[in-house]
Amino acid sequence: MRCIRDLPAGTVSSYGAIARAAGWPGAARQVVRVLQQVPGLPWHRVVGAGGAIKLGGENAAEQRFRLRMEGVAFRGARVDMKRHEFHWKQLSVASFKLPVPRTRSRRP
DNA sequence: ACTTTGACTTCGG
DNA sequence: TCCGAAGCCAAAG
Repeated sequence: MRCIRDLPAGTVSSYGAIARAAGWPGAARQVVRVLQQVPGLPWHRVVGAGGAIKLGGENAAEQRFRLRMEGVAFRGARVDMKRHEFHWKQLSVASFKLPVPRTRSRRP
């Protein structure tokens, strides 16, 4: 869950990827539970494999909104992973000063 | 103890 | 690309 906490703004990661990064391969669902139990985590930066929003109704809209606020671009209904997926390999150093994409766009 | 249920993944058609 | 099935893990019923 430290992994989730350190997810930089403007990036996203998938449940499964986080699980692997944390050393629990295949425990995507447990990541979900952590997100629900532990308040204060950047839950909106966690998406399904391939960048799909996995929440329902209002919450999905909320997540999209928050991500867009951080400059995350969408390709159709899912996040543009090519650009915003977080690469856990480089976690060790000052990686959380990652370039926050300035692709931001305003919409009514 | 057994079955159901998710904010999931991956693979094959 | 878009489903459906099969895997998977832990908590709830």
